[in-house]
Amino acid sequence: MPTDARQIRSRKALNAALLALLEERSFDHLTIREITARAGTGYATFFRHYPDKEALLNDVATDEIANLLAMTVPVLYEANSYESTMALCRYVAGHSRLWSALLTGGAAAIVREEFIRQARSLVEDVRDGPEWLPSDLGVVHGTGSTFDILGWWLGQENRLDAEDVATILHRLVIAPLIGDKVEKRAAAQ
Amino acid sequence: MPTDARQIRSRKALNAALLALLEERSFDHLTIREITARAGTGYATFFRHYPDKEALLNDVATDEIANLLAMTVPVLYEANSYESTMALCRYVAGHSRLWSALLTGGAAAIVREEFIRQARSLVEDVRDGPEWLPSDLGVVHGTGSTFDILGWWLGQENRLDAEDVATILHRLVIAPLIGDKVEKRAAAQ
Amino acid sequence: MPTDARQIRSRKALNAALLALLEERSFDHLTIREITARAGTGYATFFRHYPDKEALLNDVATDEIANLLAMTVPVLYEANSYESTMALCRYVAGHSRLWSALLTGGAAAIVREEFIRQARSLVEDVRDGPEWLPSDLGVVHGTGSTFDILGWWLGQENRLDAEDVATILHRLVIAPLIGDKVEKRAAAQ
Amino acid sequence: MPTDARQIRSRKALNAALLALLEERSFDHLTIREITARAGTGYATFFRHYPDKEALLNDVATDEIANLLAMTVPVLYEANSYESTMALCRYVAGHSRLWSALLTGGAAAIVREEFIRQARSLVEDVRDGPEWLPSDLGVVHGTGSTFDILGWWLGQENRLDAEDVATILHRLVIAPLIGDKVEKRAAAQ
DNA sequence: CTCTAATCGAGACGGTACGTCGCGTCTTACG
DNA sequence: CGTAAGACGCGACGTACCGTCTCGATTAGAG
Repeated sequence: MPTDARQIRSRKALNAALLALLEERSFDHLTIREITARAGTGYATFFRHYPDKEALLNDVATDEIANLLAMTVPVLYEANSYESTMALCRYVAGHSRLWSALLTGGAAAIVREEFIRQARSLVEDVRDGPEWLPSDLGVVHGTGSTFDILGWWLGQENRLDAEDVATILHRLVIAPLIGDKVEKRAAAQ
Repeated sequence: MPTDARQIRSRKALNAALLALLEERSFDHLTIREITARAGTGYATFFRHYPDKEALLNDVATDEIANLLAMTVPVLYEANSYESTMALCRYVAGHSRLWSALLTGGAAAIVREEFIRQARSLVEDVRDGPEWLPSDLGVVHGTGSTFDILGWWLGQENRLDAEDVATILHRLVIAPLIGDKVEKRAAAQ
Repeated sequence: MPTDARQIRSRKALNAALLALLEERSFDHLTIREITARAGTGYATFFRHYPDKEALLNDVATDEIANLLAMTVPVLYEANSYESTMALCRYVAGHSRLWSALLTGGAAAIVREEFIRQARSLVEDVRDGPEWLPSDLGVVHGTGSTFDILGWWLGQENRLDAEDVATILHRLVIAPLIGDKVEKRAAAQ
Repeated sequence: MPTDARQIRSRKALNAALLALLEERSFDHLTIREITARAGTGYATFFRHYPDKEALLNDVATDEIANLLAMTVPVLYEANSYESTMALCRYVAGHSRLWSALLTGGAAAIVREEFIRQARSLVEDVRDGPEWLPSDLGVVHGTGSTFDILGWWLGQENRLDAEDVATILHRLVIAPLIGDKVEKRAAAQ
């Protein structure tokens, strides 16, 4: 972690510039020159902080992905899965600015892969679900679908409420994976 | 459609070369020079057939995607959705060489997007599912998840039988979308 | 020499096309495709007649250059050099269409070099002028300057009469080379 | 004018490489890749300095041409034209390395045209020679012939002395243009 | 006048050079 | 004396032409 104030300023500027540009164009088609121009830093300065474009994306996304995963994975084990799903959706809604960029921006596909990759290494060998469902596939499907549904949600003009999305997510993804029926009672409250 | 024997030969060579290289490396990191070298054609010849790399990928994938979608979408409407799911899995197993490249190769993300894009424009305004589920999200989730599960399947060392995959696919994706319970009876036969 | 009517037609068309295009653009910047398009022949047909662009230019120019040289070289030996100069100018005036293309068109530099090359090999070791003037330089200067003056003449909007040009040519080039004073008497007639 | 040491180094390397290659091959048949390879610079660097091959040639030649012209044109007006001609020849002999490349190398034709072009725009409307000689033709012939004779001189194995060439140049070109007889007296000294 | 072989148009192909763009490194001039 | 500015080597891009080649379609001239 850098302590020099200038370094911190540069990193923040680069991160913000990347997120801003991802709302306009696909990640692959961004150039480092564009990012540095937007960030207001020198071109070479970029390389003093990151070896390449992907590294910057990682720096922006990896922590956030870990945070989100920390809320997603337990959903599959929690006693009350619907409540957990709700918490997940509320968290995303609370950070919608950043997650809009990551879930619907030009880097969605890359972030999605990283999301699943982290999930896989997190759950490794831990879970034992129903016998008809290979555990690895459960993780891939669960995290992938969750990512997609959240991405769809944030990509809409008129966004649904977090509650509605939680319901959908639970019915389409969570419940089929764990056979939970709790949602209806929770929703009935 | 070209009729000249030379054009047909070149196109086939380029298509095959792309599929071969996709088994080794990510689509973005392929160069056109590599593709033409592998195909045994001249570099400039590539551009006589396709404006860019993406166009070649489309030429390879679009028709196959349409075929697969023609089997996927009806699954959601068929009386016996489990049988339809089985048919889908058997079709993929029957063309596993090509679909391995498209589903698990370096272009999976792009093919996935095209798969969903085609599905969306196919189903446009047609379907009316349960009221709690926006129809567009149903399509995105259904096709996306199907794509992922098939991709996971073909990416495994020891592949499951088509029947097992159909069961999983039906339980995780199809049934939750349409509330069908038919699978169990069918599987019981 | 081809006898087939089709071959003759093609060659003529190509020759004419080259001359026409040379009035518009430099020889180097002409493409064979342009020439064949202008000639109304197929692209490959060009190569059935000439191995490359230069060969076509040679076919157009070489004979004409030889003709002109046959009138130029003797000028330096003739008893009455001014009369010979006049004859030369009249000949050029009589074929001004072709010579305009060759002397002022986009191939002038190449034709000039060929003109001097032919002259050099024609006069080889023959001439013995004044001792202060190396014979080879005499040829180079004589033919080169003649070419330039004729080129300047045909490139003018309002062309001088052949007589005036002959006078200039004789005073500037011929007389200094051979010390002839005959012109004045001839002009006085 | 660039001040950055790297830019200056690159430009010098490119200029030298061009002159070196011109001693071996014709300008048209040089490729930019060859020039940069010889210069030891990257291919793209060429275009950071010059838009094309011609621009590099100009950069090499234009100043030198201007210098030489500054000595050539006055020859026609100076009181003692023979002395001026001598000075011209001595100047060329003093820079024979460079002028050999420009006058006899593969770019001679192009340099020649530029030489005449500059002379024409320099003398524009100034000179009034004898009435039988159009002033523009006088310039074209004078500069063109001077160029040729100097080129012939530097192209010889055993070069004549500058004095001899000055004599030839004066007798063949200068004197006929201006009617000067001074040379003989000067040479007689 | 007919048949057969040469010539033609069309244009795809393998090459090679072009001029452009972006990367990641490394030097330089300036503050 | 440190840092931004940016020149550089590299390598892929997409374009343009070259000269070769394979097609049928046509057409000239020998029989």
